[in-house]
Amino acid sequence: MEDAEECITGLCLGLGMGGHVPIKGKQKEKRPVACLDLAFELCPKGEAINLNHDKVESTDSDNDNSNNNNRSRKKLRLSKDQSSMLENSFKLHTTLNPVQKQALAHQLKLKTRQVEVWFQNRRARTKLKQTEVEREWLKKQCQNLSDENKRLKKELQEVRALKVGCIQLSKTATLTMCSSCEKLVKLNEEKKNNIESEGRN
DNA sequence: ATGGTCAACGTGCCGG
DNA sequence: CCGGCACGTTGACCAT
Repeated sequence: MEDAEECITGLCLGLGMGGHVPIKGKQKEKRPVACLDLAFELCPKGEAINLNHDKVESTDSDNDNSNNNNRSRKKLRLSKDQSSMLENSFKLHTTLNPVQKQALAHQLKLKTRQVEVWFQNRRARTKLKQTEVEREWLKKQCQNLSDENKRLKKELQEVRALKVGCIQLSKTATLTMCSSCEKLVKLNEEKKNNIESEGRN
């Protein structure tokens, strides 16, 4: 348990959902968890300002005041620098060991829990994006196969039609391949006989 | 008003 | 048993 969390433990009671995590191995028994957002205030534009930079630890009286003034929790917005550093570190490792986590948290003036949560959420976002990409790829593959299937069916139909035509033609004439245009040509009996005799000579 | 984003949380599962 | 993670959810904030 980190110091900052320890000192504000119990202050989230009555702040809506969250604020409790199960004690390991004891599902029924709950312990209050530090409400991390208590270190944030609203800027004039309504944007949450991270006060952790100069106030990591907070006192009970501080939090009492926060509790009274702000019933609802404030949403932490990570600064651009914090986000980009987290992103960079995620590019290197999608999971962090406790030492790395702590070091990064210290570097970013965040709590290890916040870094941990950020990485969990980041992994979830990556996975979501990946499945979306895979879905699109499969959709495309499916469309390609469908198109190919259509094309092959059409080709098959043409071949069958051609075959029927050939059978009908062969009753009266012989088909052969024209050497110049590479198309099937119809030979009458007389010509056929001529070619055959030339072949023998 | 409403939908999207995202930090934070609850819970269950798994490996050590 | 415990820590860490995935997954689903909540709620604050923001853009439209």
